[in-house]
Amino acid sequence: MNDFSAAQRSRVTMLDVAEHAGVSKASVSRFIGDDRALLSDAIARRIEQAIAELGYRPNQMARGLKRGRTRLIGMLVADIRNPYSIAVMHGVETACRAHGYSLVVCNTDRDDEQERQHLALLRSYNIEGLIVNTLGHHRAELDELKREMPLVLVDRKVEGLDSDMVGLNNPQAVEMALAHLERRGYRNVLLVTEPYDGTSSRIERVASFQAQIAQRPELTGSVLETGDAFAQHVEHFLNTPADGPKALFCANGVAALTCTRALREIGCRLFEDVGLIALDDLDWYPLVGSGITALAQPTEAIGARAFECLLKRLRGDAEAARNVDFAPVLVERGSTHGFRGD
Amino acid sequence: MNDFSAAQRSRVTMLDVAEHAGVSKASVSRFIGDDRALLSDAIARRIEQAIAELGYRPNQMARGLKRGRTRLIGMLVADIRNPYSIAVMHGVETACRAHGYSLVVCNTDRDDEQERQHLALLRSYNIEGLIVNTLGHHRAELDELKREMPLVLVDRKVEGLDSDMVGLNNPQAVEMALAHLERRGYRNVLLVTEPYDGTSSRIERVASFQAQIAQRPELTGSVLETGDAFAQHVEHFLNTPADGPKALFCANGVAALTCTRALREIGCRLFEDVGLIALDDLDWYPLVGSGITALAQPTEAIGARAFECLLKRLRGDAEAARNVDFAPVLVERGSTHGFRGD
DNA sequence: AAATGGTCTGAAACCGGTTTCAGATAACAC
DNA sequence: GTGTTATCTGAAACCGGTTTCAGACCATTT
Repeated sequence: MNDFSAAQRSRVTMLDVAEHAGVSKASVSRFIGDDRALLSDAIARRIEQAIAELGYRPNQMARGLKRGRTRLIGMLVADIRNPYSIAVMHGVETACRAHGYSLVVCNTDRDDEQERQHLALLRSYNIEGLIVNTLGHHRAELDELKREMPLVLVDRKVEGLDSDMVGLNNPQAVEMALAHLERRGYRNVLLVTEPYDGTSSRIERVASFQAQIAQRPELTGSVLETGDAFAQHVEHFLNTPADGPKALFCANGVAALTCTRALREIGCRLFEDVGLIALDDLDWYPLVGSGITALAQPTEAIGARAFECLLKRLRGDAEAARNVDFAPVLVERGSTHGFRGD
Repeated sequence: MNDFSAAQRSRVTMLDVAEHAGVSKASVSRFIGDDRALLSDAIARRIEQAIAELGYRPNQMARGLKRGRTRLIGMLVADIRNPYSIAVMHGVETACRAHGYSLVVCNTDRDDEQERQHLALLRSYNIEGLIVNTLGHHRAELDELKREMPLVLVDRKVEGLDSDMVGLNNPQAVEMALAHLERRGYRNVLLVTEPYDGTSSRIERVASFQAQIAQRPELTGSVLETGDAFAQHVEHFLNTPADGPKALFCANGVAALTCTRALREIGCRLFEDVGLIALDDLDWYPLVGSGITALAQPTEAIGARAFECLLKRLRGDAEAARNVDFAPVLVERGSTHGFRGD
């Protein structure tokens, strides 16, 4: 009852099936694999029956060994508690399953050492492809993996790593946010971002923001990172006299959470004193005050697309690295209705 | 550049290391495994150096084949987008890593057929143990797996499956909620739950609720499932004349989300017209109105404990199945301050 | 000197599959 | 009837490790 290793050994093996059906292992293997066309109907039927009677399930580990095909895809995620990552992961997983692949997810908790260990781990399990949503330090390991298997980046580029990349069209997202804010009558925008930390998407968003603010004479803008004394900084922004209504633009869901907390903390009347628009669209946005206006990312599609890129490469597509940018979707809510222009 | 299967073959293998070091495969295997004591210092040093020079990493798949030890734990999750599941999963993963195991997570999206497929899948990858957080239909597959490996249930029992079970102390949670509501002056409590759907934790919470309401002369209570016309039902509850202040008790995070949405929809002044306490403590609870009072589950601990149970079994503990119940933690916020008793 | 024991080591079998290769059989043409 | 080809099948090698087993070597003991 207790000796599980013995139990594992007692599993039905291919040899059992072969003997039960009175055929060779090779034939059973052909039946299992895609070579069923090679078998006569009579033998195929006998094998099919033997498999059913014994409840045989092929051992994927053993298959992967010789064949090199484990049907396993790896995904490296920086922070599994980030709703964005979860949503993308769900998209990837769905796509994987649809094509007969399974997903092994490794969470690095934003820790470089864990990233290194997990990369080694994934390699040791013979995954066929890798989806990366981390900072990608440990270039050596990444390069090695890239030589062995296709690799797709999600949301964040890795400096100097020439790979397919799937993510949001950040300039477009910023453009949509600013256009919306301007249309709603806001004039003074504070972009709130998590510390860059080398994260390409954050850097891109801030860069786009600054470039586009410069192009919009109506608007003035500044940037604030979350962190120490964040609420005080926000308060300072709100108290500084300005030539028009103010709005906050949160560069992702985590920033939106931090920001909303800070506004509560400093007793700001949400969305009457200040507008708010946030990237990502989380469950609770509609519930805060009169609802937070969002630029939703098509996370499911991003995940699915990341897997598709991988699949193409696995099937031998050797084109140059592609960038796939998705457009966000504006979801208007109360938080940007304070100074309606219409 | 394109032929990844060839690239995979080019990986350094144990034989390469053996030849490079001028020893046998067996010795290298002993070095890799825990049998290093068997080797002389001289040979060990040579192997160590060869491994370093070639950048050798053992192939876990191959190891698992003969040894039966894949160092893989499987986890079956009903809904990966449920924050509770994520939090538990994070706890499990952390514990896994601390003990040299890796976690393969399968998400069933609440679909029975996917549950069946994923069970088969996990088995085919020779996982050593399984953590289950689904409804556990497909008893046949589950029983089969249980024969082959230890199995731990999380949050939900599976009818008739004799396994370790880790979760919340539901009667205690209900007791804490009702005591808190009563203390705060509420008299009329509506328990909001997702449809039972055979989920043991939901059934337990409702049963405890009804039993305890019967024992508390001060309180009256009723139960409402989320679903069609939910908002109308809530409205009806609010409009029904009663002998004291009313409160909602959401039996989990999803119910809390649905509930808060419904309250907005029917234009209820949150927490002035009605009190609210919710099981689980999600990021956004503090942000809605004056904050939602929560009974936080120690999700990280639940996950860690689930893995520890598994580990004990793997190491040969053959005691009877255990139930481990964790106590929730009350986090008071504005949503139950409406009718303060003190 | 022979016998005993303990410590290391490598050859070979094994895990559960896949794949190569050669042989058996059937089908067809001449 | 023979030759040729096409179709099906199984023995055996292989994937990359682990483990068994027998033997080599050295140090003691009698």
